[in-house]
Amino acid sequence: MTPDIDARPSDTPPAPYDPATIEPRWQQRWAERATNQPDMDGARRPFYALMMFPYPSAEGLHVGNLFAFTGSDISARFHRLLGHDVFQPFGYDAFGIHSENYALKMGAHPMELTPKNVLNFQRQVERAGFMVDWRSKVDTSRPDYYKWTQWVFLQLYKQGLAYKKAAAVNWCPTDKTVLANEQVEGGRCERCGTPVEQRFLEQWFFRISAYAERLLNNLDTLDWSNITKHAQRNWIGRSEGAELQFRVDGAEETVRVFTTRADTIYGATYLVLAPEHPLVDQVTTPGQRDAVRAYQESTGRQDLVSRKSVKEKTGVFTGASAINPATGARIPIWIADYVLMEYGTGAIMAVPGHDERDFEFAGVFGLPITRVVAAAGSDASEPLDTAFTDDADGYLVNSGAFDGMSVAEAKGRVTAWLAEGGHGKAVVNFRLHDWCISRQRYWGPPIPIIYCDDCGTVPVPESQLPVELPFIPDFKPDDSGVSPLARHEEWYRVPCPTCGKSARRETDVSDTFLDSAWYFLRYPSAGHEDVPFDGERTKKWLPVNSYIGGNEHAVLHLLYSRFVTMVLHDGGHIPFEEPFTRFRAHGMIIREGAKMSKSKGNVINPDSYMEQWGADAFRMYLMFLGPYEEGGDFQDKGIVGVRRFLDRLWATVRDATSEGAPDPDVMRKLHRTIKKTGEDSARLGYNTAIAAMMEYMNAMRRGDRVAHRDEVLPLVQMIAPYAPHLAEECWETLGHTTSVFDGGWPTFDPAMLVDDSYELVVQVNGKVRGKVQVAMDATQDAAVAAALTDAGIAKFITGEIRKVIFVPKRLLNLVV
RNA sequence: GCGGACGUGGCGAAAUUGGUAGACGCGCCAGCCUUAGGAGCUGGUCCUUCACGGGGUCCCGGUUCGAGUCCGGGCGUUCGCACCA
Repeated sequence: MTPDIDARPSDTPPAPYDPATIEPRWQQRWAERATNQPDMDGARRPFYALMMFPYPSAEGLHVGNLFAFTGSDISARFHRLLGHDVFQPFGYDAFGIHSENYALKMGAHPMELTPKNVLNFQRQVERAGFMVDWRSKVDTSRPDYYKWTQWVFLQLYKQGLAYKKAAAVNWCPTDKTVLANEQVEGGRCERCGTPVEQRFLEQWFFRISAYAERLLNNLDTLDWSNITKHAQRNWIGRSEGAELQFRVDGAEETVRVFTTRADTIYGATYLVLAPEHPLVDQVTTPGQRDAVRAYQESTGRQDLVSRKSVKEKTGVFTGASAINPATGARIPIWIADYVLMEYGTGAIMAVPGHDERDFEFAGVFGLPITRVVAAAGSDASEPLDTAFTDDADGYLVNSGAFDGMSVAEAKGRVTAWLAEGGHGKAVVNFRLHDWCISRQRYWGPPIPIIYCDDCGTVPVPESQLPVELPFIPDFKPDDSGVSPLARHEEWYRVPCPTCGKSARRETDVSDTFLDSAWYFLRYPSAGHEDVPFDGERTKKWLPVNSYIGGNEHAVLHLLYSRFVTMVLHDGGHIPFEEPFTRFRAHGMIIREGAKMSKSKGNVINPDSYMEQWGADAFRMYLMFLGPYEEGGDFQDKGIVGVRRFLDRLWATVRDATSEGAPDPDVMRKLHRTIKKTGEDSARLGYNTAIAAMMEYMNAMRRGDRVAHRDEVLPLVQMIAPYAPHLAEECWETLGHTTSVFDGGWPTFDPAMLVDDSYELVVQVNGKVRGKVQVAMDATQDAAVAAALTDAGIAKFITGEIRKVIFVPKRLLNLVV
C-alpha cells in the first residue's frame, strides 16, 4: 500500500514514512519473489557471505547480535548490488551448555525449549530484514545436522586424530563437566566463573597439536583482522628452543627438559620436575619419599586457579641429583608446582641467574646462583641481585669455550654442541594442546563410539548414524564424572557393530565447538540427506568469501574450524584447507558509556526500538554510531538523527521532479559520494559511508530546492544495503517494478570528480592565512601570484619570501 | 609481567602519502512556522578576544616549511596471553 501522496499538500512538513506498513510488506515480497535466494547450482558469480550463527537464548536477540548481523548483511547486500550471486544463510548453534543451563534454570527441557527459542530468533531476524536464504537454515541440535557432526568425529577417528586418554582435565564443579583449555580463563570456568578443579578422567581428544605449525603458517595467507591473527598466534604459542637431557646421577634415568635458553646451560644449577612428572617416584630417595609424596598431594588438591597463579615459590628436594652435561657438575633435582606438566616436557633446567622464577626459587631454598650472561660493557664479576634475562645484548661468561659469544649466536652453537654429545636436540614447542571434546553433559551429539569387551573401541558405522540423543527427563548433570546418559542402560546397551555381542555406547557428548566447527560446510548443502556436504555445491560456494563475527571467538571457534577444515581436506573430502578467505571482527556495543548487562538493567531491547523507529532506522543507527570494527556507544537519543535522514529521503523521493536537468554541482557531489560510499562499504567503513550519504542529502536539499529524480535515484541505490525496506519503497515510487537489489550499484564517472579550479590553502610560516581560488593546473608561480593579490594574505608577508612550498591541489606555504 | 590497540569539542565520532583539526550526527542556542509541540524548516555552536589576533588533538621533548598523524620518554584506558621454561 503506497501512502496517499496527493493527500499531503506540498507546503506541509514532509510526512514521515511508516515503517510499520512498508517493512512487513517488503519482507513479504522478498519471500514471494524469492529475492534472497540465489541459484545454488547455476550461480555465475557465487559469493558466500557468512555471519557467525548465534546460540538461540530464551531472551531473544541481543543488540550485539543485531549489530553483528547488520554489518554482515550490508556487506552481503553490497556485493549483491555489485553483481554477485550472494548466498547468505542463517542458523542456530542450538546444542551446548548455554542452552542446557538455561533449560535447567527454567525447569524446562532443552528438547522442548530450544525449538521455541529458535522460532523467536527467526521472527526477530526476519523483522530486521536480513537478506537471508531461509532454505538453508541449520540447527545443530537436530538429528539431520548432528548426524554429520558425528560423521566428522568419525573422519577424525579414521585419520588417527581422535584418541582417548586419561588425563588431568579441567573440571568445572558448577557446570559439572570437563572444559577445554580454551574455555578456562584465568583458572576459572569462562561460563560461570567457578574455579576449575583438576580431575583425572578418560576423555576424547582431537590431535590439533599435530596441526600447530600449519595453523600458524597459514595465517600469513589469510585476509583476516590483525587482532584475530595475533590472538591465534599467541594461542598457538610457537617457541623455538632445545630439548636437553640430564642423566640422573647413579641411575639409568634421564630427565628431558625444554628450554629456550640453551645458551645458559653452564648456569643450570638444579633441575625441577612438575609434581606429577612420571620420573618423580623413580628418582626420589627413600629419605625424601614422605616429603615428596606430601607435596604431590597438596599440589593435586589445588584448584587450577591457585595452581597457575603466581605466588610464593614452594617445592621439595627429591634427594636425587643429575649431571649438567656442560659442566659435569652434580646438580640437585627438585619438584615444584611452578613447573607445569602440560607444557614442554614437564621438567626444566633451572638457571636462577637468568630466569626470574628460578631466581626466586633459588632464593627461597638457598640454591646456587651463577652468572653466565653479562650485558656488554658491564662487570661480569658483580653478583646478581636480580635475574638478568635480557637476551638481546648479552654475551656469555663462565661458559667455557663459549665465553664472549652473543646470546643469539650461543643459543644455536650450544645446542649443536650438546646434540653432538648426545645430550639433546633443537626442538620447536607449542603452547597449543590437544582439544578435549568429551563433555559429561546431555545436550550435545553423543560421541559415536561403542565399547565392546571383545573388540575394544569400535566406531559406530557411518550407516548407523545418527546416534540419536534420546529424550530423557533426568538430564541434569551430577558430580559423578559421567554424563546423564550413563544412567540409561536401555540407551547405552547396544550390540557391538563388529561381533554382535552386548556392548556399551560412549555416554559422553561432544563439545559444542565441534558443532560449529563445520556448519559453514553444511549451509550450501542443507537439506541433502545422504551427504554432509555436496561436492559440487561445496566447490561452487566455498571457501567462505566473507565471514564476520565477534573476536571473542578468535581462538576457539575460528581455530577449531580451521583445524576441522584441514582435516577434511587431508581426508580428501574438500578441495581447500582454509575455510574463511576473509574474516573481519566487529566491535562491541556499549550503551551511554557503560557495558550492557542484565544486572544493570540497561540492556537494549531490539524489538522495542524496531517498533518505535523501524528496522531500517535501527539498523542504520547501529552502523552509524561508530566504526564497525571497533564498536561504539549506543546513545538513546542518537537514533532520531538517522530517522530524520530517512524521513528526508522519503520526502525527497516523493517530491522529486523529472523536469529540467539535474544541477551540475549536485551531480559532481553525487559522483564523489558514489565513490566514497562504495569504497567505505567495501571496507566495512559503514559510519563514514552513512555520513557521506547524509552530506549528499544536505547538498541536494540545500535551501528549499526540490531534488531532481536523477539526483536522488542513485542515493536510493546506495542506501539499499543499509535501509533495504525504505530503499525498495523509494525505488518503486520512482517507477521500478523489480527489486532495487537487481538494479545494481551506481557507477561514478571519474571525469565528474575533477573540478576546473580549487581552493588553495595559503600558509605563511606554516600558519593558515587565507584561501585563494586557482586553476586545477596552476603552477607554483601562478599560485604565489594569486596568493599575493589577496590582501588578507599579503599583509603577513613582511619581508622577502625565503622559501616556497607548493603542494598542488592542497596548499601553498610561504616562508618569510 | 609480556604483547597488541587506543587517547581529538558537552556527547558519539571524522580527518589519503605528514598539508585548512572537529566532516556527519546527537545535544544546545537563536529565528521561522504553528492553537500547541518531545513535529518540521533555516542559521549558529572548540576556547579566548569588541575586533585584529592568539591558543587548541592526554603530558614532556624531538624531526619538519608544516605533526592529531612520524620518532623518544611518561601518564591513562582497553584487549589478548600469563609461573609457558
